[in-house]
Amino acid sequence: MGYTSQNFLRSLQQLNLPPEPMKQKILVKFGKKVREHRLKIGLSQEELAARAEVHRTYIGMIERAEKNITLVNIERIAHALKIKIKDLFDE
Amino acid sequence: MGYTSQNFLRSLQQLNLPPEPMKQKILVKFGKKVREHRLKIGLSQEELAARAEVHRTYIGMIERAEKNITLVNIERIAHALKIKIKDLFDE
DNA sequence: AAGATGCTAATCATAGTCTGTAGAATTATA
DNA sequence: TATAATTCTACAGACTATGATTAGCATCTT
Repeated sequence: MGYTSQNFLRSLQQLNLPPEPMKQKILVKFGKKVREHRLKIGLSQEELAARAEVHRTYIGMIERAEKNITLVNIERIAHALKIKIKDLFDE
Repeated sequence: MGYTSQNFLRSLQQLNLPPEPMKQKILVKFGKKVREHRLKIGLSQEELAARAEVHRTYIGMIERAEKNITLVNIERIAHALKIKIKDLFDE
């Protein structure tokens, strides 16, 4: 097969930066807080998602710090966890 | 998923209603907090924007609750104001 | 098996950037 | 006092980047 365009395309694809996961510290800290509170009250990601009225996979993304969550969703999650927004930013 | 306010807002948008600015309570409260702290230390919107490394018009949009700010920018603004994120969510 | 979570990929809505204008509010100068 | 100059803020429009939704499948654990 040699130097096929298929291999070339594969090389290109590897260069193609995968949608770089956001791992900014603040997002990591926030994600841990969400998980911590979620587990404390014994909810699955899916249950929390339902309460917060967001999608199941979204909670996972937030906990893994893959998304830069917006304020409206921060509030929804805090509400679903029955805590104050402040509680998600305690040291 | 039910009839969430987010979906409701989206439905409105599909009706081609005016690009009505977001005025959710949490955003209004947050915007007031930012302005309050900014004025307390005598900064203009433009000065705060420079410190926070966001665009000059963006601070105004946040204070007027026209944008649903993300966590990374919440942190930048808090840092620029020399306060904790928590301080922006005190009652 | 069943439930929970991680992960990918596609799509759509919007967060965030940037330019420019207008008017209000301050400050400076005549 | 007036009025000119400067600073600050609101706002519009257009654009780019990415947040948010969704379905589907893999992996892991119990």
